[in-house]
Amino acid sequence: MIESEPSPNGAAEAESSSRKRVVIGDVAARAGVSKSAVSFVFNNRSGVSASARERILRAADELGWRPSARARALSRSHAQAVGLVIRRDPELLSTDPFFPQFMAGVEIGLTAHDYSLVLQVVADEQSERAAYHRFADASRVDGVFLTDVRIGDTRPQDARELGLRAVVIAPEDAASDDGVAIGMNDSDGVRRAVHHLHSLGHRRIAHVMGAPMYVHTEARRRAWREALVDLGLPVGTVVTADFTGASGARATHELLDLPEPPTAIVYGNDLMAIAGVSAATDRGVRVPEDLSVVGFDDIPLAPYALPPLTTVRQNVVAWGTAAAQTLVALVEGRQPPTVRLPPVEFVVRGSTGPTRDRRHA
Amino acid sequence: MIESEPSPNGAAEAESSSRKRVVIGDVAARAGVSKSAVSFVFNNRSGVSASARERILRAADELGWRPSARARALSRSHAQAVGLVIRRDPELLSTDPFFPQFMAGVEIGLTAHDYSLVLQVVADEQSERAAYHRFADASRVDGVFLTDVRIGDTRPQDARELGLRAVVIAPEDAASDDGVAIGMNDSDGVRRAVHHLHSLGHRRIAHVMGAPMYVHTEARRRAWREALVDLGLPVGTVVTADFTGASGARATHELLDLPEPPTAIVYGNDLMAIAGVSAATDRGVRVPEDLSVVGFDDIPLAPYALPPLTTVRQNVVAWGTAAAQTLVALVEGRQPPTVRLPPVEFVVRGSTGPTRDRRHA
DNA sequence: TTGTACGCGTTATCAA
DNA sequence: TTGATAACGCGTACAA
Repeated sequence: MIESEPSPNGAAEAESSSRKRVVIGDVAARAGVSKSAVSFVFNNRSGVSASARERILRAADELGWRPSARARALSRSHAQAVGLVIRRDPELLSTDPFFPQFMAGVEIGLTAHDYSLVLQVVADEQSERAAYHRFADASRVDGVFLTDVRIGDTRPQDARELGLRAVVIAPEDAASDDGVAIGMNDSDGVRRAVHHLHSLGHRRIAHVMGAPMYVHTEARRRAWREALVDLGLPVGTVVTADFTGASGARATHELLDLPEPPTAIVYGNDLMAIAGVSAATDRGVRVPEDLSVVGFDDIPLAPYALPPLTTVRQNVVAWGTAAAQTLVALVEGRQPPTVRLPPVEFVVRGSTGPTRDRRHA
Repeated sequence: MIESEPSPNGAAEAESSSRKRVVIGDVAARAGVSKSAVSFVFNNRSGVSASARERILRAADELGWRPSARARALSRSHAQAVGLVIRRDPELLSTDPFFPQFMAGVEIGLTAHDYSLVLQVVADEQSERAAYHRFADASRVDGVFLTDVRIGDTRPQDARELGLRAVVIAPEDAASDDGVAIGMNDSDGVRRAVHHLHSLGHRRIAHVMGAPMYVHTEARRRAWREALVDLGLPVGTVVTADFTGASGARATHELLDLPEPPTAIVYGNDLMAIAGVSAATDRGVRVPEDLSVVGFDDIPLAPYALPPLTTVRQNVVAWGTAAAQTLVALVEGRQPPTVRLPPVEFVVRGSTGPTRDRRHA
């Protein structure tokens, strides 16, 4: 199990015997050219004849050589890697569909350019700052994605000072000019939710918001409020929660305890919405007969909730890809492509229905 | 928003003006010693006097210098990074609590040793192989975690051939000696689920298994079967599904269509279990009155399902940490520490109850 | 197209 | 033992 002979040059090839690492010189020699020629070919630069290029590619292929990311990173002063720091509660991390989807999308954008994604999961703000510093000081990455943007977040400036390129993933209307941003469009989804509830006859529509420090939490709250105002409905009650199931259940109880409880609730995410349904059911309030519920995210479980959850779906994978393309362009000093993100979808399922509120019937 | 002046040397320090990167030589000069002395101090090696060490540390601190991971990686032939390749359907990726928790745990183990985690999310087997090759050929990482181990999986050998150290995360009983393994203990959870159901009077206990290519799927099925045999119960029906909600619902319908339907079902994960509850409810079968349901994973939503889901919980974060410590030790040629993983927990909630099966009452 | 300096720590070799 | 010097790792980039 353990190397018997941890050779000083790294035990990595203890097994594969004499075959030492193939380097650019080997390829050059085999193709009968200089190292530079090989380098040129592998960087798609001109200055190599077609026949030489052909021989070089064949030689590299036969030897199974690919440029070492390590050597390349050093000579180019460029890590060919970008970083993502995730700061989350353990609970939220494992329900939130955002990160897995976002990372899957990022991968698509990065792999095309042969960049790597370096990940760091941290629990608190202090570790988060340390993580960005490690990234920058050790030059492990060339740029970072900034997600879960908080109100008054200084990370865009911090990143700039650390010499890291950054792409901010935040709601469109919250995007400042601190850096290049990929705009999420949360407002649209919430607006559609409110309109949907309005069309079902609801007039007392409450909102359970997530952790208030995030700009997207605020964006969703604002969209909810504006939609109500636009429709001429009274602005309902908003309860602050924190995106966890427990907080969603608690907030729901608070709302149902009101003298005039809402007939519909728009939640900041699906987890709180489903916990809300559970809380309502516990006290004999039926969904959707007595209370309509809308979530946000469309987690894979949403169709299987009881009742199936009406919710807002965003194409987070597409954001990830767009963010990655933008960041790579930024790192390479190119003009970032103009990204066109797919529109938000609103998915109507069984947790919303016509109001039975007699007072307004 | 966009840099006005994309300088050729990478715009990274456009803002920070003249302050160019501090290098080891600067620290050495300031401390009045040679580069090697600085290097020795930062690698905890002897050969530097206490006073010199003191000056060096102060100089480095004042200059804010940390060794460049890039240069270090090149000279040590060592990336100081490990890789994780995730191959998953998009749907499963965003419900599965495994990866987020595992990564959070890995981070704990890696940060302590200043290693980075390089992530790659891929969709199919071909991209997966390519990903491992990229890791190895470009020497981006020193080792990899192998998760979602499949039956007949060749990745342990592949990794060895590529010169990558590997830690396999798989059920204990499936761990071969292909490499160092961190043992999951799925069987125990399933066994406890079956015993729990038995104690409630159930005699016809079915199983909905996940995608059959994974060793953990098979481990759970085997544990289910063995527990039944041990208890002297008839081996119930097993239906093959694939861990998705849709497959869980379909499998449940199949089971309830049987001439002698089960009174309890053990599912391979929570998503299928919750979808199963939904399917049962749709056809008028009440949970837990008519049917008891047990999941696996204890996702954060489990307590808020209707009824709250009885399920199996594993401390995946702990596995991640153990796997990371093991992999780092392996990469550095040390003896991996003996890991002691916390035991499986079985969480009883509302989806299981006494059987009403009159035939056996 | 090619030779060669360079990027930045690490380590083997020498000297004190 | 403490410390300095130089070679090295492996591509890249610039001068020739």
